[in-house]
Amino acid sequence: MEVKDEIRASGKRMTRTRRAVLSVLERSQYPLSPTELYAQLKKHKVAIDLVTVYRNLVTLKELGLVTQLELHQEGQVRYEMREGRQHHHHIRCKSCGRIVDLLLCPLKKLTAVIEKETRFVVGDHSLEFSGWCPRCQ
Amino acid sequence: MEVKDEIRASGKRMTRTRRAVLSVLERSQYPLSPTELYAQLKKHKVAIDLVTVYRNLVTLKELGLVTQLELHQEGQVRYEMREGRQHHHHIRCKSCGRIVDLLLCPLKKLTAVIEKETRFVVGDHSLEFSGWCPRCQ
DNA sequence: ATGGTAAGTGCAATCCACTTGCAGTAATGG
DNA sequence: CCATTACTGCAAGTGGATTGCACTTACCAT
Repeated sequence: MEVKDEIRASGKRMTRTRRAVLSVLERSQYPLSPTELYAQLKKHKVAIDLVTVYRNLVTLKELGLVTQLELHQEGQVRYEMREGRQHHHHIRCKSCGRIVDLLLCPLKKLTAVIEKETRFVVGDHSLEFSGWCPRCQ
Repeated sequence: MEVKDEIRASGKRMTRTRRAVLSVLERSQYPLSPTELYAQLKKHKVAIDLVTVYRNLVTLKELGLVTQLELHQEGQVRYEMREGRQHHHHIRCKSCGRIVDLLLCPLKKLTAVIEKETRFVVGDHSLEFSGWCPRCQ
């Protein structure tokens, strides 16, 4: 199903600003904060309010079209397209802020261990690394 | 070395409020947010300003006496005593907010893999789980 | 194609965690 | 006991994110 249809199917509408937000997220090589996304939109001369960026991100997240993530000690939230991409984590450079995808997630097995140990039912997890990228070492 | 001496050794002072902050942290069974810590202090009739709580936490963190952590999607920071406790992670109940320690950290080996894959030098990591605790299932 | 309706938008105001500036207070070493 | 300077409280400020409300617009039924 196409993105537009997925949005319609939930009673939401495909608006000018929604399209622009999606377009910037699709082009981005790394997860964007609302502010960064807003800056990109401005750069592309899209007339939009920061509030609208926030609200669209909430909606797209609810629809499962984008993923929200919180990097380690950044104090802000980021979003990336979900598309066909599988579950993954990130590492962020403490010096230049560069963010790189990690393709592995070692936590499948661990979840079972935790459920046994704590008797919790495990829902989500957050695993983020920080360090120094090749250029900043 | 005792806590007081560690503080003195770095040119800091052991004040009435600092002692109170440490005392509440020592008694707590789970990591506290600055606001929760402040509430505890008020409950024990300690005269202190929230700002002072924040500043003491920064200092104690710099001295390595407390550890700062960010749980998944909480939008606030928490602190716990470091004492003799070894590196660990947490799981938080999405329903009642209960926080429980996890005793394992599976990431020693993973760090080597990531460093090879990304050429980053890995510094810190953050690994937090959320789910539903036994009472809330 | 068009009009009704409910989703979406922009603007201003607000919230909340956290930080900073500054003048007054108090812990320590000499 | 005094001088130094860390520390504290109060007030104001930041920055990310949310909310209220009136206006706009997508889109479905007709």
